[in-house]
Amino acid sequence: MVVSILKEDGYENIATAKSVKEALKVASKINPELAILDIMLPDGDGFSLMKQFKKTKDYPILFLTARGEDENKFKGFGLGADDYIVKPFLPKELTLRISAILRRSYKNENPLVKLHASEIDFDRAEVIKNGEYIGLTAKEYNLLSVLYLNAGKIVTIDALCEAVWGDNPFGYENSLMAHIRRIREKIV
Amino acid sequence: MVVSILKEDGYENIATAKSVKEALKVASKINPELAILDIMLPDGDGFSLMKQFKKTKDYPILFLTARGEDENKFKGFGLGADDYIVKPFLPKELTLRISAILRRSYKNENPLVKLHASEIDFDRAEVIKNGEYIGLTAKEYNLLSVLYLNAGKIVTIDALCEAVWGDNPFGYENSLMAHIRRIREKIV
DNA sequence: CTCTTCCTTACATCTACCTTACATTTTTAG
DNA sequence: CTAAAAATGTAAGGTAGATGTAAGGAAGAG
Repeated sequence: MVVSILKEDGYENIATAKSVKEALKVASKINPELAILDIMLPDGDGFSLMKQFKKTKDYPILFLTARGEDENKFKGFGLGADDYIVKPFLPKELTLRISAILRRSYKNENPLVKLHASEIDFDRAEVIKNGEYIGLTAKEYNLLSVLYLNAGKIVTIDALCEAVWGDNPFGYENSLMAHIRRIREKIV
Repeated sequence: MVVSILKEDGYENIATAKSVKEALKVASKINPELAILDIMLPDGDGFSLMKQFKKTKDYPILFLTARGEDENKFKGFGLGADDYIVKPFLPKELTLRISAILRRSYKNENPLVKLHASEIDFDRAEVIKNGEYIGLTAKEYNLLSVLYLNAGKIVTIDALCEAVWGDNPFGYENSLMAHIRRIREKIV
């Protein structure tokens, strides 16, 4: 049931297991990014399974629990679970929680913006060209950010001046061009 | 009974004892990381046993107690126990408490942060350079922590002042630079 | 052709970052 | 409690690199 919900939501690498033993075997093979565990299992319980999991790699874990079963335990102990969901639940609820967990757990990626000749790392204010790291200055960074946020749209000179110099953004048109020149030097 | 719960939860080095005398003998041999003690023992009580234990090494201790027995004692006195659990209890409850205690007591992963010329030990607020241990002052430690947590990202002066001086973080820009200077002196 | 817009170049200026030296406050030791 | 030591804060410059300016060129429209 859970599997079909996940498939419909677009997840593709799904593995299942019917027991603690099987789960450990499967997990060691596929290096999962997220585990969904039932608390009640034929040969053990989800908690101890979680602990075994966390020994090898710290991926997020979502628990399924029947109403009343151990709900209060969850609230009391932090215990390392990332979330739990009480059966019965709506498909949407499951997928929402999963995407929330994944977002929380793997948000530490820093999406490099790929250009023709280079990439931009906004977090570090660097452009990477031919493996070389070139720092951006403050104004350059501001400018590029504004341009990136408006990618594909028309951005007037006035709007750029406004964005970079804020109050009293007049008379900087030449400056702006100078900065754009320098940015271009770095990114192409 | 307790042993089987623990085994199922993945704990492997378990030793048991049926009396104070035996417990002391066993403990001296295996150098335990955690002790689970009954309060009532044939040749003494758990409290004095705990005291003996703590003489040699300070490992955490979990007490088993029958309902009503000494519950109030526990609440009144801190007395060094890390937790207690009232019989009868669910297997899950025991394992949850144990993992909580262990997490609390042995969260000592202390990864030295390696820099070019030195390493930083945040737990001890020390930097290690050429085998020499150089202490960090409070402010230096705060600053370095914030910088480390944001490693690779841009951290503005304002953000740093905010982090170090909290409320009213204004006018410390010079101070900040002085601290940074001193940190650099220590770590490069 | 002239005008306009976009762009480049070369250079002038300025400011953010950094250092130094010292003042003040807090902590420690006697 | 007092004195010494350590930590923290302040102020006054120096400087490289960031930013701003101005003069002008190329290309397209009219």
